[in-house]
Amino acid sequence: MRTLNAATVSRLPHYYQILRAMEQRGREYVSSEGLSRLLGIDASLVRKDLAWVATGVQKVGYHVPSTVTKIQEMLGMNNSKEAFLVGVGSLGRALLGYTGFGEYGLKIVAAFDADEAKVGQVISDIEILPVSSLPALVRRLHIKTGILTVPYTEAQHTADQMVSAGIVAIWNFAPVTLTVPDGVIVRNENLAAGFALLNYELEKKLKNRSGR
Amino acid sequence: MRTLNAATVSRLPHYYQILRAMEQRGREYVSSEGLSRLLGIDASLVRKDLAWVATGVQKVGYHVPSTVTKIQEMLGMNNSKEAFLVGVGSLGRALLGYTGFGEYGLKIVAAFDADEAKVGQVISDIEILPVSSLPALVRRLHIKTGILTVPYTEAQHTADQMVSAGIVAIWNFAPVTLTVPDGVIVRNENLAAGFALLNYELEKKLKNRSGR
DNA sequence: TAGATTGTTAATCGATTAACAATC
DNA sequence: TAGATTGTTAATCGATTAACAATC
Repeated sequence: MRTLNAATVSRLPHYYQILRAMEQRGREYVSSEGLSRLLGIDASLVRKDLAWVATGVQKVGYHVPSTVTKIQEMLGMNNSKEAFLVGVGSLGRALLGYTGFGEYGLKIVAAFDADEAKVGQVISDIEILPVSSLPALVRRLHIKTGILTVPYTEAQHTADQMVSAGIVAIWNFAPVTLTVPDGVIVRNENLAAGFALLNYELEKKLKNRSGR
Repeated sequence: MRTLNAATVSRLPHYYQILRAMEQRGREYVSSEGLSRLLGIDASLVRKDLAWVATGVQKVGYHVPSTVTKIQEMLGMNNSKEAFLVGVGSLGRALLGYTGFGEYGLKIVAAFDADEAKVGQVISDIEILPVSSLPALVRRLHIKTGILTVPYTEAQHTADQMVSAGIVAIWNFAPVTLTVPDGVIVRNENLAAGFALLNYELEKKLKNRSGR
């Protein structure tokens, strides 16, 4: 099976967003050059990326509505994915409250926490359950995707529990490299690292200005 | 000035987290090989990364506490950065509630929204102010960093306002490529893209299993 | 000393950019 | 037709990995 690379996949939601906006405005076609300008990447790269999901029309460009549909299929945005979230700290709570995932096919159906005091609370219409009930529910509901937002000290341990219950895709927000069996997919997200990067650039800039 | 690359900077918070945990357990030294295993990256790369922030000791490894301190300095984690957040939708609200940024030197001091109904509300001890008051406050408090969590249709417009008021670093959560003057730093964060990537891998895996 | 580990150079790999023939 | 735009190959760039001399 041809497999597109991670860089391309991570740009697809971006294409999607732009093409969707165009579609709504009734635009029918767009050239790689046009997308290039909006995305800030080379037109060659746009053509290479879109070659995976669409066939362009010479002299005209890419057909907006069908490209949108194809990206949706490609990313599995249609068949909604039910997921469990584990760890209702400030970040977990934040993600529970975020409504933007729905469009990408992500539906958080339950949240879990080890803290007795949190169990029973309801956040954004989702009741918090004890982690002890996680394995049974994963099996019963055939959940495949888990969002991991526990403190990093608990991350590996919690991931082990998720995996042994049958979860095969983990969206990991703890700043830890998880060790998982072959075949289990892990995607690491690190908000703090994102900020660190911005801040580093800023400090560099300010230093340059003041010094010499 | 020597400048370390973005890939290295984005790994530094990860090193930091691990080294901090070691420091707390009283560990004095760690080898590149040891870090390599924990991070899941090559030991060569660890040595190259750490060459920017520390000097290793032959036969012994890297001194944990001093490396921690050096990373903190490098990322500007000490001198706390005050920032404004603009756009109190579900994501903005989520970030306001997240307490994990403090350690990385990020302090959100005020939040803004265009929606009259939201103005005056208090979220996580931060009062929501009208966007119209943003420019004056940026100037008065000398704010340099802005977190942009408005709908993507408003993103460019809002960014323009921020920049003209004096903000020079934008942490952009809207899935849009912002056009900003030279010298303004933009860091794009796209949570949906992160999920899309995980989901793509999962779909691929499930398809492989069932198909053929 | 012998062995372990760093720091760095060279080789490899993968992704982006440039160039251009094909063609509608 | 002439011009614009795709799809693709080749060139470039940057980051990771491998190898190894230096050395504590």
